[in-house]
Amino acid sequence: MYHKQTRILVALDCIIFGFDGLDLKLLLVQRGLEYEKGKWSLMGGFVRKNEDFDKGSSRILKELTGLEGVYMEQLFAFGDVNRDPIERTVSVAYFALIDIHQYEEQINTDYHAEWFPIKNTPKLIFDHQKMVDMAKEKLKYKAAFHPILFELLPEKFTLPQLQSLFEGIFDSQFDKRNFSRKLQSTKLLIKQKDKDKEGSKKGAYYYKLDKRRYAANFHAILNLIPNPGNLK
Amino acid sequence: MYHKQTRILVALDCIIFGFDGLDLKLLLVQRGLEYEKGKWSLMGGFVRKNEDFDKGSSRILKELTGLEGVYMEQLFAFGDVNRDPIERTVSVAYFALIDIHQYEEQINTDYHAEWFPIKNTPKLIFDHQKMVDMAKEKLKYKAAFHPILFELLPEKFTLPQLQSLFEGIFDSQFDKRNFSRKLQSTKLLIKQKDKDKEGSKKGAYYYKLDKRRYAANFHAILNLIPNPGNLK
DNA sequence: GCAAAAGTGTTATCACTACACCCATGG
DNA sequence: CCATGGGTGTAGTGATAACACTTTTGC
Repeated sequence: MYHKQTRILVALDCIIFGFDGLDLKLLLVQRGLEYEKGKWSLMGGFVRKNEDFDKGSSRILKELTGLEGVYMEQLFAFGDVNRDPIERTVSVAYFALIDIHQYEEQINTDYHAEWFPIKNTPKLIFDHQKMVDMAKEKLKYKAAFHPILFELLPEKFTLPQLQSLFEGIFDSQFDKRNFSRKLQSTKLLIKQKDKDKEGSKKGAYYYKLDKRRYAANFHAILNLIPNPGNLK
Repeated sequence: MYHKQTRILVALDCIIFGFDGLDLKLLLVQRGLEYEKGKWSLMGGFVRKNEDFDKGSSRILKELTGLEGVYMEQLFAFGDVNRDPIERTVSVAYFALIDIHQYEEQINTDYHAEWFPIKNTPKLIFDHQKMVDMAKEKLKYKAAFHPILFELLPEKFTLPQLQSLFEGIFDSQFDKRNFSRKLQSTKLLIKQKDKDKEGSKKGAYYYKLDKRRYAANFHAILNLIPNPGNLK
């Protein structure tokens, strides 16, 4: 034992991004604990005695969404003294990427949770807005160079869907010809024979991820958006 | 107060990188605490009761090096249950970038600290090697797109020094003509009239950072190395 | 005068961007 | 038949990478 040192509460908070084929959204819950009860917040919980961070964040995500095997990544550790007014609590934030339609099948209704369009979220407790902002930045940065956004898509998706996802994240419009060429050149996409007819009369071809190549290239540096130099 | 929750020790560990004009180095200390006493480790300490993470990591860095105002950035929070065999301790790791010659003037000799070439470091306690590896990766990644390596250099430096720094970080050789052109094209460098005659007979011109532009471009995405797509 | 390191230009290739028209279909 | 969104090709431009010789000077 280390004596005379301060032991501190350690929370895990999850920024859960979802995509429904049209818009990027954020999954929020209404806080159940006493203070600020009923206010919107990120899904979170305390690190347990014998729980690694990764285990803990997956547990918390599963409690809310029922989902396992979802992409999660550590965002940042927030340690300001007064970030939680009840008692000093440091928080390790994770972000998760989810295909909203898959989530709908597995949702846990014990919590009052709701998807909010990323551009129109309610006021959040504590420093949660700061966490969300940082997560958006990181996602944007990462998506410019790595094929991470596929984690938000269902198994079959169309190029227009993919493009509207990118456009939502980067808050700008891309030329569809260049976009298509750029994405195809990654060799990560496998064109399907069938089309999605929901979005248009002509119908858009479905694509699937080439999972082998995807795994191999996940950390590779690709150029997925035009003019990356204008990013921030 | 949140009841029935586990409170945990929170440590801050600093990965301190230094550059001496020739090689990239790592500053390590011999552990003073009981267990594993005398073994090499990162400089660290516990988060204090009323101390933010940033304050704490700066405090720890200053205790060892005497330096303030040094570039520091949070790396990652390590939370595995058994990472510290004495008592569960989570650690938030930071990395710092230092010009070694400046450090020499201010060193605190209370600790037994030593610079090790990054490619030849001793065995470290706990998960500190993992932290160092991750920090090297992150530095490499970041240095490919942002002008962060200037934080390792003295006020006046030469192009050959800068190049050997890059080559050390990326563990490869660059063409000096292309390197020079690429770095000059960032407009961050101001050529001085005097030369450094230490490294060669002919002497190499000194450069200084254009601090205004540097601050403005620190988060911009630049292309500072050839073939960034081959990274990782 | 020679060894050792610094400095400098050109060319070919590739990647990127901008741009406009035809296609398929449901109504 | 027409409105809607999906799909495709080209040409000009700019960035990148490959490459070799001259300069300076301490010894």
